Amino acid sequence: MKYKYSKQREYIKEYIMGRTDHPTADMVYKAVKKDLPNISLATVYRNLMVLADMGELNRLSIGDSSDRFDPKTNDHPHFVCKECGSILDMEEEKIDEISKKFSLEMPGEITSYKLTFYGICEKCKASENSGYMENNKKSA
Amino acid sequence: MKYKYSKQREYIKEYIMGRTDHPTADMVYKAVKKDLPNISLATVYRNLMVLADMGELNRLSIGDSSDRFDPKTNDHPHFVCKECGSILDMEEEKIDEISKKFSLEMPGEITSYKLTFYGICEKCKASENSGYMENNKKSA
DNA sequence: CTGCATGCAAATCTTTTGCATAAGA
DNA sequence: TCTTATGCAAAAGATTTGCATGCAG
Repeated sequence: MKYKYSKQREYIKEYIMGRTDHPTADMVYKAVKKDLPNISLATVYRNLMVLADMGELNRLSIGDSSDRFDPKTNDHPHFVCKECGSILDMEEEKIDEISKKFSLEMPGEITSYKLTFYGICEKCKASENSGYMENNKKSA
Repeated sequence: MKYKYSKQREYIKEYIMGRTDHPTADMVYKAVKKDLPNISLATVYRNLMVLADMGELNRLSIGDSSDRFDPKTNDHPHFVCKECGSILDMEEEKIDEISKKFSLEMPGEITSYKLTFYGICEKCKASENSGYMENNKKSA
């Protein structure tokens, strides 16, 4: 729990903090590499874990291959576009609000949650007809 | 989309259908291997994908290392015990009910969701004092 | 027969680790 | 000086894939 300063972590943190697109470790690596050409992917992973441990960011898996990193450290729902792959933050929902909304029997004491919606974002829906393509994935 | 019958798939399907514990591919493999000693893990993965494609099961990632397979094909919330690792199904919630409960702005058209609660199940909470241990993971 | 399915091994991918060296306190 | 951090390469774990052969239609 006793971490000492490192330039690498500084850059990694700063990069993540400036994003809302939930980058993967590799995306962070590629980005930070521009400023610190010698940084290694292992260092990125290690620091991402340290930062998560320090409560500076959250790690999340949305179902696809790699984990994502989010500077928003509170639990909140996400929206994943099946078309362009973008991951959007949604308005925050405190866990007890969710518990209330879901009048489900909770099979235990809840400490956190993950809520992800899948669909087609406005941008993609709009561009579906115009043949425009915004992000990654194939537009079928 | 044209699948022909296979004994392997038959057994895999039957195994999954009889479970509520969301087994991993490897768990399915080990279980089915008792009846079909020559089956390979690759075949299990392939058939799990086929079955998912046929709508016979759902694949889900709860955050930890391996994906899980669920015979319940409709969207429904899950509860994951951080203590024993067990994954429990929760009462079903139709997507539009969720949308209503969350008076969030949906950044697009929603087609499905994943909702997972993390906490400590009743069993573990009860046994925490008695030193009893139910499932896998370490009890800290 | 003809083509999908299987078993096996090798290949991928993502994430973690071991280790010698560098850097922070 | 003592300890944590880094870079590199190797290891690990999960899932996928190539290929020759087997089985269903």
